[in-house]
Amino acid sequence: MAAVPRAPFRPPRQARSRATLDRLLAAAEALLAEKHFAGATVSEIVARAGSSVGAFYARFPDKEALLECFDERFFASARAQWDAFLAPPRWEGASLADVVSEIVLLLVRKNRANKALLRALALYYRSRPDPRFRDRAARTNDYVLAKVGARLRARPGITHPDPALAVGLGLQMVAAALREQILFDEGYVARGIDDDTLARELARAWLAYLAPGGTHAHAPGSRRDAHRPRRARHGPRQGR
Amino acid sequence: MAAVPRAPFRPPRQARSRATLDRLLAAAEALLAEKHFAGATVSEIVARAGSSVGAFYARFPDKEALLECFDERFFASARAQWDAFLAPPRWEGASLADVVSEIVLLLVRKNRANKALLRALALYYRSRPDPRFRDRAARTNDYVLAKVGARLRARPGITHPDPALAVGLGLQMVAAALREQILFDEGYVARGIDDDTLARELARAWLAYLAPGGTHAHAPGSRRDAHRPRRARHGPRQGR
DNA sequence: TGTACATCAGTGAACGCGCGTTCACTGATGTAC
DNA sequence: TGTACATCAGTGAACGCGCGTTCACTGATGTAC
Repeated sequence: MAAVPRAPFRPPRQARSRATLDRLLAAAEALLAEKHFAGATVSEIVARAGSSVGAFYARFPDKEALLECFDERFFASARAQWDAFLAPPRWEGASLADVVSEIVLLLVRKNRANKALLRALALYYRSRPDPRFRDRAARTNDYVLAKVGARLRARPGITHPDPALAVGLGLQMVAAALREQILFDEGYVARGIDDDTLARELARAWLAYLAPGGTHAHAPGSRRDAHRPRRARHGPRQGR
Repeated sequence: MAAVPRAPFRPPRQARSRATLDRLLAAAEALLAEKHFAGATVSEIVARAGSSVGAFYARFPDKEALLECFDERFFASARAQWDAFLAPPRWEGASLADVVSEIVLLLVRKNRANKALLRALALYYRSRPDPRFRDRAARTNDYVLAKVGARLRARPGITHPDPALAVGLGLQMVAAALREQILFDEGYVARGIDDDTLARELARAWLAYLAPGGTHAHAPGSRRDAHRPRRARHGPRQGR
């Protein structure tokens, strides 16, 4: 109650205001799918939530705190999901190719599932000149790299002379490409490509970068079905 | 004088107003390096240019036309530069690895040299919900892919089962990664990497994706110095 | 060369709009005794 | 169970600020004869 560095919002104390907060967040996220953060006005958010501007400012100190709230929630959930995903029992006997494939697949799914929010966050943070925001934008990436990098480098088979660089830059290439593809609907021939093909090809490229010779004869296809799609809602709402 | 679809700005007719226009554009570009398009106000632009708002609106119909003017100029210059770069005599005896390397190097240099402008354009176009702007953002990319793709596929050595996909998606990975790296100063381990290493590694990854086995024993190192750096101003002004 | 006029170029105060934010007020929920 | 009071929650008109844009005006440059 006292050590909180900067309360992103005053937490609700009654069920009623909690419901209002949920409606506000849902309305804001829906609006962010249609326009960027600056374009989604407070009046429009509260109107869509069936609330009022006063209720909004009773919860948040200002408009920016809304994005911060989203960011906190998303980062916490993403971290938990990656921790669960990377738990050791899942990876016994998995080859380098398996690990790469599944990481890329999860990246694609997370970007697809949280497209609107991630796009809004990326645009907002990147439009701020303050480097504090730049770090904020890369926070999830950094976390994933720290966790994923260790697991990847633990596998044998990386023939690139600088494994850490190949892991990090490979992740950057993969993540950057699928962000442009999924979040911003840009992309070269990839415009209109489906998510599974995208994931497969990005994994193939990353793997080839890590091990140009091709050392993926490890546990041949044994784990092709290891990832029960736990929250598989990667829709094909592509294109146009 | 009559068939112009939508004049981005009224062209100057005296030397004096041409100089004013130049100062306006220079001031705007300098400001775009510090803040995004919406943050660079007309008042601030004209103040920095030593001009006035009236002079601005005598030249441009509205503020957006300023960005359009930049876009037109940049796209035309980029197209010319790529056409010159891809002229056939340059490429006699060049291996697949040579072509990939030089393309990536040019991409890195162009992004570095036009960092402020490209970032502002990317942010602006990506923040518009209208797909017209999305296409606008990908315009240069599409052009490069059309030109570069043909030249790459003309080389022997691509062992990927779908060469067009490998060329296109590879270009997307490379371009997306270096955009995040250079334009937005993001990136994983790559934060702090120098441009030459970045170019070399991105080229290595793309090449490995095109030809996983490694068929770059073609013209062994013969063209390592083929690219006289014609406008080599890729500075090491890297991360903060 | 000179004069009259048209057009180009530039100025900056003023306008209007839209936005985030405030605030005086009403109603709902919890709590103490 | 009832009553008094404090706090939570919500309302929406009004405010103020900053921005893009306009406009009445002055000065500079070109042109016709």
